[in-house]
Amino acid sequence: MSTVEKRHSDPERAQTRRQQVLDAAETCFRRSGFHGASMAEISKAAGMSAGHIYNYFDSKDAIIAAFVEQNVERVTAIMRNLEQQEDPLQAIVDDTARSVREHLERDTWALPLEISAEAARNPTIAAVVRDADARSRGQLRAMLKTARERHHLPVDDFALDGLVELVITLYQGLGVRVVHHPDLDAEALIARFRATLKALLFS
Amino acid sequence: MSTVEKRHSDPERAQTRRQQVLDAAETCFRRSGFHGASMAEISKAAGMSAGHIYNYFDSKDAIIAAFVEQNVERVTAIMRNLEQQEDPLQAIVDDTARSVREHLERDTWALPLEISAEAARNPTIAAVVRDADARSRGQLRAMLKTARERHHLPVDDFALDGLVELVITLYQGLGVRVVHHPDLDAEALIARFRATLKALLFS
Amino acid sequence: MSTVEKRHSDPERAQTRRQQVLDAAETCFRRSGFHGASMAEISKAAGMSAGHIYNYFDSKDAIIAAFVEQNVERVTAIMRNLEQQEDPLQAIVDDTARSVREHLERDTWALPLEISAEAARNPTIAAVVRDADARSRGQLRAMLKTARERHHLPVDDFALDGLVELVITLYQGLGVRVVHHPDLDAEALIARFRATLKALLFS
Amino acid sequence: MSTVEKRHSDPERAQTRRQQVLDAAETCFRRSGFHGASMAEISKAAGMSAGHIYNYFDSKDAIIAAFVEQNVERVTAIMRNLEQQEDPLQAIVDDTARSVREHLERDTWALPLEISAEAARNPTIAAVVRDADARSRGQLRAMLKTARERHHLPVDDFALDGLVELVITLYQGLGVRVVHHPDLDAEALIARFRATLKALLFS
DNA sequence: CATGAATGAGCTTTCATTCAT
DNA sequence: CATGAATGAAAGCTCATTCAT
Repeated sequence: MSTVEKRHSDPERAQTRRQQVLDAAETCFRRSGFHGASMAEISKAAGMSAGHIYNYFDSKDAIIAAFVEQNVERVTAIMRNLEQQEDPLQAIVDDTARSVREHLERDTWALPLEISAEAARNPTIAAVVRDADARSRGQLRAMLKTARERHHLPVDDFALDGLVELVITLYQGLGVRVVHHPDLDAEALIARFRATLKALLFS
Repeated sequence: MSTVEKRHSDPERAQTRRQQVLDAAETCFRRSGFHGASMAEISKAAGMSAGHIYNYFDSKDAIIAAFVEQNVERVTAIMRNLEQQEDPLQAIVDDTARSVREHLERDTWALPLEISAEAARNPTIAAVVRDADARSRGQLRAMLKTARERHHLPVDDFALDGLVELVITLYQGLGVRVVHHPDLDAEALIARFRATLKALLFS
Repeated sequence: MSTVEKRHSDPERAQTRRQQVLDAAETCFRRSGFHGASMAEISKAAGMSAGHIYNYFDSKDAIIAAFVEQNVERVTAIMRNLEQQEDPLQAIVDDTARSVREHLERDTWALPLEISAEAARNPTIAAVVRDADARSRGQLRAMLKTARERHHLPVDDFALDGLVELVITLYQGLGVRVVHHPDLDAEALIARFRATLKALLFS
Repeated sequence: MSTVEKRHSDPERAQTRRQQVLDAAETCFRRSGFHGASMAEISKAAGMSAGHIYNYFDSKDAIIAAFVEQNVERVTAIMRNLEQQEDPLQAIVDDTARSVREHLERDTWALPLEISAEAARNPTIAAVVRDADARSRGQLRAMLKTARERHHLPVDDFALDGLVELVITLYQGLGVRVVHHPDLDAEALIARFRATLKALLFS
């Protein structure tokens, strides 16, 4: 899934410039969506000319793809961080409040929704998104397996798969939920969310 | 929800034509997204000239809004059907397999995602979506309250709110899930989904 | 310059319908200009369907032409009325106040301006307008000649031509004037206008 | 009057391009009128793409406004030139022949008519036109006042106002006159025009 | 006679992309 | 490396006109 980068005489500087564009794109995509954001808008936010952006990206679609790629990396980072915890499952439960609240911030999840919607239609984006998802759920699955073995709980592939899917479903549902009901009672949801996670992960 | 319709000499025929446009729009929106679909594309799919569509809708945005409105009505219909069941909670649990499978069909949920993404940015769409959500969760909440009272279980507003949100979150998460992992093991997920629902609804 | 009329089984009714359209057109043309007024707008104002208008007029241009023709007739009527006065020249001078004030009413002259502008560009309209102008200035010239002979003033073709042109120029200038300076002091203008007319006509 | 210009890296070149568009617009407006001229037509005449014109003007209306603004400036220039004459009133009378002949050239006054007609309906254009008119008649009034004082003639505000309006009416009437009677005897009109001006200005 | 549904051409405007400088 | 002038295609939308009913 690695984006082919153009050759530049100073690759380091080029990398900075690319990042500049992607950061600008984030602002614009959030404000106007992938298709509503114009190259002119992005170039102004990036502090460089529209023409110049084409020295770093082949097309607007390439920017979207790179942007998505960068965003799915964030999930990967979260998972990696989780893996390094002493007891990852406990960490998940302990972190519920903060984590749910973060998912419920509107600014956090407008873009992931945009990404999912785009992935539902655009095969390139779908590939990026699915690849990242595969890695994440692999990590979660491994964590679950290890933990259950340590806790002397039964480990069964079928049950494990369902568990992984359900946990991710819960988190991904939050992004939709907050759009449909931005004023929901976060505390009430968190309480129930934590209880459900606990039941799922430790039984 | 307040869609003003233009006056037509033959309202029945006009209604058919409007529906024709909305059906065509569905095809195009699914293929290209709200903003990727052009009026020309829609008009071709609807079998009428682009200009003529404007005799039934004020603008492309009005088509999107009407389309969204029609789609949220589907959820309302599901809820209404549920309310008429002898034991709605039991019906939910009993129906898990079919219901989850339906949510996992790709064609079912590409558009809801598009709708949610649009609602995250477009206030008109957000209003439609939130209104529908309010009605749906009101119905679910009432059903839960009634059922718990009947089962002599404790009824607590805070807990009820969290429960409602969590259940809806689960279902809404499925739409995202299937985009990120279209090949997931439906059986495994269903099993876990049903168990979770049972625990949530009956305790 | 006679407009060819379509054959109708009931010519009288047809004439009424045509007039209905022209009256509606006046309203719309005044509001939106010849090119800004749409057939839909006109048809609504005329109380008949857009399609039906085409039974009475070949095209929108034909409506404009007929409308212009009808409007130039108004000037002809004024001249005819003037001719029947005992002393037409004196009548002109006596009528200055009323006449100038009428020309200064904005609603009176928005359309003549539109007509003149159109005539500057559209040969069909130009022909209508020029024909009417020829008739009007012929009448004015004849009146002047007769009156001067009666008053035993010298009659000289060259001087007469200049006089006719200048008098008409004065009146036509008013239509432009009021657009450029709608708040002008009408009384001051009228006083000077009358004095000038008197000097021109009686010396 | 307040035309905001977009920022360009080479303002000189931009100014040239703007003028190119305005010159092209003149051709097209004359041929087809403000509303009959299409952006495609203008862009072809200007030798640049329609899209590019929008780098210099916000909209077609902005082109019309800029065009009008530029045209009213011509009158201002004439007045300024007149003010610098030793005896402006005498200069007006001496210049009658040339001046009237210029007003009678068809190409000179097709567009002013279009402008007046537009001003009768479009508030933006009306404002531009009225502002220019206010300046012009202010200058004429001042010239008249000064000259009369110098000639020891009575100066009376009411009479002055009427005089200013009448003189301008005469000149503005010429633009309409030539459309309605393009073959008029210019010499005859000029003779009478000059005599009338003389009587008005020097008594 | 009368309607208004329907068309298709053409409108203004936007925008991703290219390229001379 | 960097610009932004310039293009051309396509967008949403309007409207004069036609025609089946």
